[in-house]
Amino acid sequence: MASDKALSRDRIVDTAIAMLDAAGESGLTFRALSARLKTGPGAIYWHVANKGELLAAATDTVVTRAMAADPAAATPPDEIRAIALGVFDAFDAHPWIGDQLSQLSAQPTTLRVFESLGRRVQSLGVPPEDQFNAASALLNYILGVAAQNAALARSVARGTDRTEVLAAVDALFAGVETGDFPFLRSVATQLRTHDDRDQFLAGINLILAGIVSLNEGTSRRSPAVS
Amino acid sequence: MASDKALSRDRIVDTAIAMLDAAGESGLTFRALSARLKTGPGAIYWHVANKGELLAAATDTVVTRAMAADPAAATPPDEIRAIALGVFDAFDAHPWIGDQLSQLSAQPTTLRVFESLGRRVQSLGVPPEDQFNAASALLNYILGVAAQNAALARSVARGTDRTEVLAAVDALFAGVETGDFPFLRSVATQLRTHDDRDQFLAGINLILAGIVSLNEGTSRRSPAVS
DNA sequence: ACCCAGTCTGGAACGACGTTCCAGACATGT
DNA sequence: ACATGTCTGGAACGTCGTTCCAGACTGGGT
Repeated sequence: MASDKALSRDRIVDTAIAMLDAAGESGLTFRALSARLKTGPGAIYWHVANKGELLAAATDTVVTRAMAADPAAATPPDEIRAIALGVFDAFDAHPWIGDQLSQLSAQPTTLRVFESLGRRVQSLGVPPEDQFNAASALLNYILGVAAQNAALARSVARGTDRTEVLAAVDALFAGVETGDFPFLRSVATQLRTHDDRDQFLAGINLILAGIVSLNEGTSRRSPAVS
Repeated sequence: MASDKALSRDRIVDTAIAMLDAAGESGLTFRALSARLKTGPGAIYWHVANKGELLAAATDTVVTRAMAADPAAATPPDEIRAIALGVFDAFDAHPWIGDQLSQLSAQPTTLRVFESLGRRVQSLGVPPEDQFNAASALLNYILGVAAQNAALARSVARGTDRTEVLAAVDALFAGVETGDFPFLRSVATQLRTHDDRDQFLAGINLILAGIVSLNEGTSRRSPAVS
């Protein structure tokens, strides 16, 4: 059978990804992983230093695959949108990487996304001294959405007891209606009907518009002021 | 002495905050908390349902205090900047809330920040159908920075063994210089010398510029198209 | 043929955690 | 005096990440 193959780091990471997809971060246990690989915890620890490294390897694998499909769109803004949506869709398929990416900053995985965004920011004609801030804003926004979606997915997936989730949503809307949340009440319909992916893209477009807007503003006055 | 006072939920939450500030999320243990309050775990569980609720209560307390100082600045953009910086500074003082806020979405705490941002977005003259997306973009960006800073603070605070952190930073820069990261290399000096707070504010300004830019664009053509 | 060093396995055990249980202390109303 | 509900805190349970170690397998040197 397939599990007769030798134990290897790749095989461990792959089954870890499968378990994470199936049951979230709390579903990945060295004991459960051992059972599924028909071995003991000690054997796994010979290939992997600890759980953190295992999660990092799983995240890296998934994100690398997601960014491998490089669409190479027409314009730099389109490319940035494509990168952002690629990462977003990876979050959607594997909600657990949202936690990982926002917990291990300055990791190779995050670094690659940052690099990829930064190159397009350069192509956008942003002055060098603003490139770092622009790329960071994009990355931080993407990671923020990632973590938020991960949290949502976790509370929904926990739902063998779905009533718990429904109760939380009811409490949320009750709080919105009883407390003084005029803004939230005014956008309640959008809160209920909005599409996460569209909203994510709208945020990206907002930041992109801000980048070109500030860029035009400075270049109109002077190419490199202050 | 002070600890002779009766055990109450407030006293539990306050000492929990103190322990979280001192040693991060992993420093808060029901056993350590019991020892510090000179009681047993069972006594704490009579006042608090579980650790999640305790963390939520601690986060809510800290964020509420941070937003209580409402500067009521002159213009809506200034107010948004003030709110964002207030939350950012709260993160800086209590890095552990970064994890909390991004893990418990749709919580009253997050909801209050969202409401507060949304009102200023309304004052900005954003058309109703775009208000939700604009406020969400701001919130997601803020939460993204929060989680990122929390991760950084965690890896630094872990540092009884500071060499570990330095080794990680070295490995990071080594990776930047050996791998093909042309963009990262070009902004390396900013990476080393940038101020987190300034960069955070720059991102907020980028989103604000995008909001007004897109707003002008649509209103120039037609007040409410599509 | 033998052996030995290195690679790799997996079961047992450790310590710490969140959480539950429960016997009893304390105050209060009758 | 007694019964009741509030509140305490120590003991214990189950699970987790992790460590330890005795032994199986493999390949190269004699």
